[in-house]
Amino acid sequence: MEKKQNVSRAVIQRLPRYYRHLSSLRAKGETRISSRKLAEMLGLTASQIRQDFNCFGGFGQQGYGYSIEKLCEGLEDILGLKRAHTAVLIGVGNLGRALIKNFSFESNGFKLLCAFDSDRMVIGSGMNGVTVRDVSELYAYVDQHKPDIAVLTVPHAIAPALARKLVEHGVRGLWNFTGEDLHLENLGVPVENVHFSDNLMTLCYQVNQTEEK
Amino acid sequence: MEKKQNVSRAVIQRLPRYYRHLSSLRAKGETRISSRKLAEMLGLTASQIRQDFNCFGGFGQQGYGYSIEKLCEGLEDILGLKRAHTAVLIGVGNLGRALIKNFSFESNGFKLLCAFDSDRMVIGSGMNGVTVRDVSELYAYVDQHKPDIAVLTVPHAIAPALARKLVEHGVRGLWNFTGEDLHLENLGVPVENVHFSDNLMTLCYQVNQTEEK
DNA sequence: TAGATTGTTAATCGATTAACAATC
DNA sequence: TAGATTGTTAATCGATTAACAATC
Repeated sequence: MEKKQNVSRAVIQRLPRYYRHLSSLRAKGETRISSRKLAEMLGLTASQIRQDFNCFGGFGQQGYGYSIEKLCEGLEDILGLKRAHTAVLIGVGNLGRALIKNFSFESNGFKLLCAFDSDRMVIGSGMNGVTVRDVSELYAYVDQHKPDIAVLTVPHAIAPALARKLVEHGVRGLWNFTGEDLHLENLGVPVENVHFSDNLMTLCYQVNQTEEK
Repeated sequence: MEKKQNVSRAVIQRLPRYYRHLSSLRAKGETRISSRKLAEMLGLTASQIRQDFNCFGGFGQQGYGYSIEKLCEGLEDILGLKRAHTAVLIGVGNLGRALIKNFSFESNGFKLLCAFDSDRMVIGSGMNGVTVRDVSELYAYVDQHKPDIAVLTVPHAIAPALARKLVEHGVRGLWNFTGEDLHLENLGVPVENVHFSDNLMTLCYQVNQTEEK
């Protein structure tokens, strides 16, 4: 199925959005769609969509369009959503809790094995089938269960050291909510840094721009 | 101070990161930095940094570099971080609470006026100086206090209708955590959509890629 | 002055869009 | 077959990088 070797980050970042919209069409019972229609839905050009899909081989059929089912399965395969990767979460504050309770790791390719915290009040508790363990057991647990990724929802000050140690213990990806800029790409470990701050500042800029018009 | 009219989104999205790093240098008492040094810190090219800064006029001095103080103030001005914009937050679940308790709106250009929810258990409570009001008072409050932006931490199903109504009532920007894709740019209202899902899927893809090597 | 480093123009690179032949 | 729509190549556009004169 995979065709091109080096798919650009620009393309990759559009894939989840395609998948989201196509899944919802699938759920509605739709079976086919043209690049033109999809482009309208997403505010992109049909050309771009065809280029993007063709990075991964032919999903479409000339004169007909794309099979939504095929496309969804293709995207699931490309993104690796059905490979049952595993995750642990570190830091059960409000944000950690929000993710555990409200976020579906399952539908994004991961099983959340358990969470870790240092606060006696939350250790031992469980929510949504996820147990909170003592952070002192973290590395032993990682050694034994080899989770693919770690979700960091700890205070930003401890993030760099924690990240480094997790990678030493074999973690292969980080989803970083700490606000700290983590870069371990040189170690071959992808990191997605979620920067609420950056995001809000960008909004702030845009709001100011509308003001000046 | 502002020079170019149309600064590209690519540039804008780098500004918060510059600001973050420069602020921390400022806090450490550093006074000057060259584009080369900053580029090393951030993993960018010196050329790009000079191009970016020059979108907004000359912050630097030939043969010397950039004054960190000047640069920070310049970025604060460009991003509009010191204009005391106002915000309301709607949906005091775990995520809403996480933002209220742990996120510094102040240092990102906004004052969080208050929050809204429909749950009797949280209405009337306060945290971090932010009171939770009954969502039935929302539009009256917005009419009266004219917050610049609204933070949406409600279930995704109610997001589109809520967004539309908020805009009708004069809200000028949305920070959207609902997972729903909101696009009100045609109404001149900027939206920052935070898609946890997209982010995690992108990570999933990258982790898979490392696997295949 | 000599060395350093910016501001800015030109060159390169990559991503998006347009066009159209292939084909269902 | 005729109409539609893909897959793919070529053209355009925009963003990044390189180069270097200006100047502190």
